[in-house]
Amino acid sequence: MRHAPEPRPAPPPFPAPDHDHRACAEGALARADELCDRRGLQLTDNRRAVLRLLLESHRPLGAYELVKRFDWGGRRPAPAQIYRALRFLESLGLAHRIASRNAYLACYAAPGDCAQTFLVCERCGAVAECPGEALEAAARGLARAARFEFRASAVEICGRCPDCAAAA
Amino acid sequence: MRHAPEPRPAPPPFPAPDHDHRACAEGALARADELCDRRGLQLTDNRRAVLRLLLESHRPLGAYELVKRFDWGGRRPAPAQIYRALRFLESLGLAHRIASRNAYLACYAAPGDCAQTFLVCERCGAVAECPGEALEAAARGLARAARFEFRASAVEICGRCPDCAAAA
DNA sequence: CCGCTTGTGATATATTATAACACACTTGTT
DNA sequence: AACAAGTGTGTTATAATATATCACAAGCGG
Repeated sequence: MRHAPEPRPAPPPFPAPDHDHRACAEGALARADELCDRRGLQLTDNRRAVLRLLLESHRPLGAYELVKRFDWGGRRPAPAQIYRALRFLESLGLAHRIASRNAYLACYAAPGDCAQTFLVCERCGAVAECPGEALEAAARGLARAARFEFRASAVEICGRCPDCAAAA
Repeated sequence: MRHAPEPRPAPPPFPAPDHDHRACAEGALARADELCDRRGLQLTDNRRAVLRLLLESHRPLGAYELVKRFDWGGRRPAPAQIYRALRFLESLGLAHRIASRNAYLACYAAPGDCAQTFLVCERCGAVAECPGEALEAAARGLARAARFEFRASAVEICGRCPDCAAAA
């Protein structure tokens, strides 16, 4: 509360055309640093590099796509390296797996309070994370009704992003 | 212990311990036959066999698990065969892909009017399909608000099924 | 018979993900 | 200093999941 960077404005839909990925990524990286500090976890160089790649692409990337983009002074990390980083990031909510695409997306929301609801464009592959509190509440209700112990929910909405819908 | 009548009773939660997979599968197969007839599509031996395997297991199976279980007079079909059948079944809503598990589940609901909302037990792997109309409506609303053209939604709720929650 | 469509059987290959192990580094303890 | 314990890295190998492609067979309408 003492240090409120941005009161998180209207949740990120698809990024605007003039969106500055780089700047946006830096902000999210700073928040990630802070989160790890608070929890006594290490956002090591590798983990940070993977997170940065995800943040800057601003779209879901496959693990092997990350391998390709990873610049390691000429060499490339083995997949295992990337998967380890992804597991770490996911466990903190800094990245999400888009299961329907086997790909990973950085989280731009405040860590921990995102509801894992994604709009997945079937044409261009862009994915937006939405505030899904309403959906999550409904999911909890459904689970309760089935006497199912809720732990997490993931919603993937498939269709066309505004640009692609217009283009079609 | 009576058997549920035709008119689609309260939607299937997790199957009861005394549930008769075989009988339930036959009913669903009959509905699948009818659906294909109506649409002039062929529910061929291979497709039917895959659907039957899914129906009888009553839990999600991986494609290679299906390959293993497929009894083809001693031989085994190639994966491509299975994937083709799965694509066909999915396109008709007779089976669903559980993306978070890379596995496939038969649909027990009336074909076409299921909302792809799944309760996935992280302990035993059982998955129940729920009537997710409310969730789907919420998803549509969310999409509309983002000017996203809705086509389909898939909800996977992760947690513990009643049995496993009790066991823990 | 031909041309067309749909589905099959088969081989090969692509894509995604994990297992396992040796080592490096830190931290706390003896 | 010696040491164990915990965590993260770098590497090799392999598992698990999924698709591409091609030749062929059966049905169907001309």
